[in-house]
Formats: sequence, structure tokens, C-alpha cells
Amino acid sequence: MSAVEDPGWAERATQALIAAGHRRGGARRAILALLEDQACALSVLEIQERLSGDDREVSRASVYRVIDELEQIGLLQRVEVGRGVARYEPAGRGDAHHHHHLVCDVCGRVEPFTDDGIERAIRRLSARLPRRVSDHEIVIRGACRDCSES
Amino acid sequence: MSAVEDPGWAERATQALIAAGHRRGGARRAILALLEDQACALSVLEIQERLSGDDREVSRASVYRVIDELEQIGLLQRVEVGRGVARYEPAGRGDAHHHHHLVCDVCGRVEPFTDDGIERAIRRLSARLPRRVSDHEIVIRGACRDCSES
DNA sequence: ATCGATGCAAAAAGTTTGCATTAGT
DNA sequence: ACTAATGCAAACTTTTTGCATCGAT
Repeated sequence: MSAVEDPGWAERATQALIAAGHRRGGARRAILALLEDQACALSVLEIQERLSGDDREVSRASVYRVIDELEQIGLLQRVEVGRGVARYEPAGRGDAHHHHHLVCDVCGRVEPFTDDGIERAIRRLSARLPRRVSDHEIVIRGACRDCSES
Repeated sequence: MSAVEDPGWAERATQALIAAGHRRGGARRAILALLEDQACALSVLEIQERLSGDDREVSRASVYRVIDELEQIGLLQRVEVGRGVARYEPAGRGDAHHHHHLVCDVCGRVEPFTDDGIERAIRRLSARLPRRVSDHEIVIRGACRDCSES
């Protein structure tokens, strides 16, 4: 569902970073590879934990630094989803990956969703606003399936 | 613009707290009064600073504690709006106060907005989702007027 | 060989908690 | 008087920064 239309987000990110005067480092490569495969947003801690397991270990400072570089260039989207932890996911992959988030009131679990009606409404509003709109973010809260059975 | 249809959010919050077995404390009263007058979300630091100025001084711990009680009861809405700071604003005041947030990419300033088209789209989606939806939150990002002139 | 990338550890910033004191009922 | 509310300071968590070393070019 992402092989054909996506020329490789990690590769594009790497090129963008090189164009900006950066080199190819091991930590950055590992982080990019991990992020590319994610369906939804990860926190810094989650990124570090997943890399500790099966891949190359990366220091927390490097995770923060790489994330910061990517956010600057606009290739990573910060998602604020509650409880004081920031999450991040690849951005700039086109409409195919654009989505928003359902957050469970109870357990905090985060799931992606898409809705054309909302996107249309956002577009119409953006056109009317007296400012250049760069982005939008929608969070819908409610108990997830697991948490509402009980 | 809020005297007639609003029976007093601070008063209702106080009653709800009393019903939950709390007493009326000075710090809580000051915080409720401040929040009631806000058009938009404030961070904990901002709440403390504003109270230091012209009102009763309140310790940071108390701000966090009062906020927490109010969030539990559902009278305060946490708004995640970026850069690792949580903001809070009165909730449960009805449609008249329902709004979302424009966040400046550059200076981080937060302003409220409302849009019926988006609300309709959210309502339609909520009805279709396989979960009880309790709330939603929308953030639109872009340079604010001050920051785009330069 | 140069200069950015990385890891480590310390520092900041934001949030929570324990405990003694104050104050509402 | 009883017990919640508050302030203070310490603990904890998340994020940022300084600096020495490693590694890509």
C-alpha cells in the first residue's frame, strides 16, 4: 500500500538532509528507516526502544536531534496527542498517507483515521482565513474498542 | 457576549467540586475566576503569572492540582498545541464557547476560531465511527499576521 | 585531515508528589 | 476539631545542551 506511489520517504529525507549540508550517519539512517515503516506517530521514547531491540542502538540525544532536523525541513510532523508526550510521523508523503488521530480516553492508544468530508471542510476554511495555512491536525477522543468493553 | 447564556462556569465548577466533596479554597477560587474570563487556552505557567500580577498569588503545585480536579470532572479541556506545553480552557459551556485553535508556526501564538462546516463534518464522521466519541480538537497552523509581515 | 554526527552526562523545563502548615466547614 | 486546601521543596519525566570522540567525506 506504499511501494508504488511512494518514491521512498527515507531516501528523500536523506537527500534533503544532504542538500542541506549534512552527512549520512548511522543513527540517522536507523531512525529514518524505522519511521518510514510506521503507520502512525511514535514518541521519542518509543523510537529509542524499538531501535534498541532489533536494530542499531541510538542515544536519546540523537533521536531528538534527528527529529528536530526533519521537522525543520518539513519531512516530519509533530503530533500532540495528550499526556505531555510529543509524537512524530513522516510528512510530505502526499495524500495517500495524510491522516488524523483517534485517541483513547482511557488507555491513550493512538490510531489513524481519514475522512474526506473533514478535509474538504478544512480546505474551504483555509481559503477564507487571513493567513497562509501550512498544516492542520485533528484529534478525536473516545474510548477505544478494548476500553469500552468492561 | 457571555453573561446571558452562561450561568457562570466558575460557579458551576465550584458546585461540582463541592458535590464531589471538596471545600472552597482561595487558590481554587482565584484560578476559576481567571479561567472563566479567558477567551482561549492558557498554560500552567501563564495561569500562575497572571495570578501573581493583579490577583491572589498561587503556588504552581496548586495550579496543577486544581487543573487536574477540573479535568477529571470534565469542566476543563486540555489543549495540546505544540512545543511541549499543555494548555487548558473551560469546557462544558455549550456551543457558544466551542472553538478550535490557530497556532502560529513562528511565534507559537494561539488564537481561537470556529467553523460550522468543520463541525458538521466531524459530527457526520463521529456517527459512523465504531466508538463512542467524547470530544474532538482541531489545530490549524500557519504564520500569524504579525509573523508573516517581515 | 576536516568537520559533522554521535554518545554521554549534565542542565533545563515541565509536571508530580510528600509533608508540614493553613484555613474552610 | 476535623480534614481538605495550600505552599514549599524535592522527586520525576521529558527535552535540550556542552563537550569529547567517532566517523563520513
